[in-house]
Amino acid sequence: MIKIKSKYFNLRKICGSGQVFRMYEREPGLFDVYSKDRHVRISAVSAGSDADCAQELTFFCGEEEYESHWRTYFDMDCDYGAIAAGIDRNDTFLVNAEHCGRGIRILRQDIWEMMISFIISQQKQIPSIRACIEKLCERFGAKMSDGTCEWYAFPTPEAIVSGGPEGLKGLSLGYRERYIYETAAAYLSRGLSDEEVRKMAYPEARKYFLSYTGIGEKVADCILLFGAGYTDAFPIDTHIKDILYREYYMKAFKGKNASKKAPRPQESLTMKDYRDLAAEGYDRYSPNRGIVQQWIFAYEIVH
DNA sequence: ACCCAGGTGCTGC
DNA sequence: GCAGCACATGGG
Repeated sequence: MIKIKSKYFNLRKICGSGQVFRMYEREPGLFDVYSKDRHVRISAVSAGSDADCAQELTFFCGEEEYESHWRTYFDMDCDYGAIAAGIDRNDTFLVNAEHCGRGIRILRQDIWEMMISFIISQQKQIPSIRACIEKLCERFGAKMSDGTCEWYAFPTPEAIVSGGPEGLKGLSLGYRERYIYETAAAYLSRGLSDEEVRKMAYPEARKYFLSYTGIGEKVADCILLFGAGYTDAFPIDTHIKDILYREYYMKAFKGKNASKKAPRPQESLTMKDYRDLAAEGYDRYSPNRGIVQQWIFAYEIVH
C-alpha cells in the first residue's frame, strides 16, 4: 500500500462531482474506485489546514500499480492551488464556487468508458446514471477478482455488440439503447486508441467524438475533459446554463438581485448566447476552463 | 397530471 | 445557422 499526502485533494468531493460514476464511499473516508477493468480501495483523512484542503491518502495497491495508473488517473502532478490563485477576485461568484469545489481534481479516465457513461448521462439524474452503469457492468462486464475483492469490469465494445441490439433491454436505458449499440459497433470498426486521441488537437478530437451517434457537443466535451485530459473543454449543460444566466447575464444586463433562488430563465437564450457568456467570463482561464467548470458545477449541485 | 433530469437527432425554415 | 419536437425512464 502507498501513502500520499496531497494538497487540494478531497476524495469525497471528487466522488460526488458528477465526472465519475463508479466511485463509492463505502464508509466515511473509505472509497472503492473502479476504472475500466481496475479497482483500488483508498482511505482519505483530512490533513493540515482547511484552506489547503489537504488529505492523507492510503492506496491499497502496490507502488507499480499506483505509479503506472492511479497517479495519472487522479491528476496528481497538477497544482490546483496555482490555478485557484489566478481567479479574478472581482468575480465573487467564482470565488465562492472555487471554495465550494476546492479539492476536486479533473480525472483522467478511460475514454471508451467516458463515451458510454456520458451517452447514458443525458436526461438522467446522477444517481440514476450510476445505477444504469452498474447494471450494464453486471450484464456485460468481465468478472474480476484480486483475492480480497470481486467486481465487474466496464464492458468492452465487443461484449456490448455481441449482445445484439436487443441485448441492452431491461437496463432502464430507454432511447439511449440505440446510441450505445451503434457507438459500440462504430468504435469496433473505427475507434481510436486513447493515445491516438490524446495526440490530437482539441478541435479535431472534438469532431472525432461528434461523429458517433448519441454524442453531441455536451457529451463530447465531457469525454474530452474527464477522459482525454483536455482541461480547456467546457461542457455546457442545464446547470451551467442556469449559472450563466443567473450569475452573468442577469447581473450584467439586468442589474437584478437574482442571486437568491433565481429559477429558470424566463427568456430563453440560444446556445450561442451561452457560449458567449462562458467565453466572456471564463476564456481568461484558458487552458484550464474545464477546472473552472467543475468548480461552478460543484457549487450548483450542492446549493 | 405535470415538470425535470450533466441532450441528441431530425426536420423544416 | 436556429427553433421545435420526439425520444424512454424515474423521481419530485
